[in-house]
Amino acid sequence: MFIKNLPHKTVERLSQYRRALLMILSKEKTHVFSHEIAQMLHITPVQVRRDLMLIGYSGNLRKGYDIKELIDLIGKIIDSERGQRVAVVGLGNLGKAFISYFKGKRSKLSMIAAFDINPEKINRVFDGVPCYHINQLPEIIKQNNISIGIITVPSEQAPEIAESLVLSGIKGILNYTPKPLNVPAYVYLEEYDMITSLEKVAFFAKKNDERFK
Amino acid sequence: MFIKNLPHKTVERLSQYRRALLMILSKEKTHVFSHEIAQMLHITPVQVRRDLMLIGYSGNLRKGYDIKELIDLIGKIIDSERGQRVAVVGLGNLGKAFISYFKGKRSKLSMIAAFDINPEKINRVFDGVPCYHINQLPEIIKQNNISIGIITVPSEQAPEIAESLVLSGIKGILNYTPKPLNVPAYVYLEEYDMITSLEKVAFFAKKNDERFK
DNA sequence: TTAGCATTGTTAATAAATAAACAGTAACTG
DNA sequence: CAGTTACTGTTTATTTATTAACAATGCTAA
Ligand SMILES: NC(=O)c1ccc[n+]([C@@H]2O[C@H](COP(=O)([O-])OP(=O)(O)OC[C@H]3O[C@@H](n4cnc5c(N)ncnc54)[C@H](O)[C@@H]3O)[C@@H](O)[C@H]2O)c1
Ligand SMILES: NC(=O)c1ccc[n+]([C@@H]2O[C@H](COP(=O)([O-])OP(=O)(O)OC[C@H]3O[C@@H](n4cnc5c(N)ncnc54)[C@H](O)[C@@H]3O)[C@@H](O)[C@H]2O)c1
Repeated sequence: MFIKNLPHKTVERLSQYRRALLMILSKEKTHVFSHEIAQMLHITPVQVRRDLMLIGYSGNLRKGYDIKELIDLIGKIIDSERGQRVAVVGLGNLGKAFISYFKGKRSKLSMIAAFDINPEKINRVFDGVPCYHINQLPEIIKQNNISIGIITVPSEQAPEIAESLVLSGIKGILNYTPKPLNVPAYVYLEEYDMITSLEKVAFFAKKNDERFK
Repeated sequence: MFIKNLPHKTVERLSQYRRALLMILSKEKTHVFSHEIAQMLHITPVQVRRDLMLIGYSGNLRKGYDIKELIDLIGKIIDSERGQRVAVVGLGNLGKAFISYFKGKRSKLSMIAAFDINPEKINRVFDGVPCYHINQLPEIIKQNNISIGIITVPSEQAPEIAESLVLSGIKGILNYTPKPLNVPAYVYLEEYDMITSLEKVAFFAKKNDERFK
């Protein structure tokens, strides 16, 4: 299914809705109201209904939204029909945290490979994911048609890893190192930094504190 | 220093500017242009100048911005003068990744304590941070005037940890578990999920692919 | 059977974020 | 020393995101 120009933020929230819905999915509870979803994500019910409107989903006036149906619909919209394959580069704390957290969670995204340079990690399987030597990256990426790369190597290494991923035909990169990367426009790049999150919390906690005291 | 109603996004970018600036800070290079900062963060130079205008910083017309001065000013604005203390709850993959990444990076935020339930971790020091039994949380938090908590325990445990943090007087929480939390309005809550980031990359990579092919 | 209620879906209004436009200025150039 | 260049700083316009407003629906219960 394809919907023209879904807002950036809506895409993000759809992912969050699905995560929350999967969490409350059970035999007993089959439906959910917009205000229930809203409460879980700390947003307004209107926002939820608006997003669902954008993807053309209609709920039941008295019962709310069918959880299972909605999960499926979100999948049809944000997942790729044929599935996408993912690799993690750098099997340290963060790479491992990602893999074990991700395990078994999404059927349309498959974690195919990890890469590292440490001999103790290479040719072993971590949480179902085989780890290869970094030199094999281009080969494995191409062979398995991997289209997304996650970078969790020491930051000095990040630019060369990114370049190698791009040359191997990757379509999207999720960069966890603080090193700024440059990739061509056809590669989607997303970055995240824990310290920025922490500093945001610190700033607004401080501000709140002044406001509420 | 206090600036009224700094936009949310600007606060986030100020943290990113500082990170980028710290990275390029050196004896040789003392100044930087808005377009250089912009390039590192994949935003426009106008955006950078606008943010700097909001915090009242003026650069040099020909040389650009004084890196050191700007780093200091950002600190004056987003850091708390007296500093803020931070604790990590759950010393697993993610908690460790956070602590070792954070180590030595920010002078105004001090990582004071970790908490866990695993006897092998308790009463040991990880990367300079002592780990205590979870039962000691209220005591340690209060004694050390810790105002920010990072939650990296298994998700089922998250709500009780959050409650305990709030009761101990915490002012801000950074939640890495996928469990929705409820905290009073005076506690600032920030959440992050790697899978949402990955799904965003997957979605836009797919979209890009259609657009560029 | 009809008034009241809780909910959805949609449009309209508002607010926030980004980008464009451009004036000002100091250094350099011929 | 007039013109050109490459920036900054600020205002204005545009785009994007959120919130408010409210009509429509169908169940409940008086
Ligand atoms: N963005 C964030 O929020 C965040 C948080 C924590 C860490 N980090 C950063 O993420 C990166 C990883 O952090 P970590 O705690 O997992 O570190 P880590 O040291 O535990 O893991 C790094 C891994 O990369 C491997 N490696 C080194 N060079 C390599 C190469 N050339 N090719 C492939 N693998 C290589 C190492 O063997 C190791 O297994 C670091 O750059 C760190 O600064 C970012
Ligand atoms: N948001 C994200 O992007 C993301 C990514 C990875 C993992 N996660 C989540 O973060 C959490 C931690 O992930 P991880 O990979 O570090 O897991 P982990 O199992 O490596 O670490 C969890 C730690 O918490 C400790 N613990 C368990 N119960 C506790 C309690 N009651 N009090 C204190 N400590 C307790 C365990 O002993 C362990 O050390 C999990 O909930 C996981 O689902 C989130």
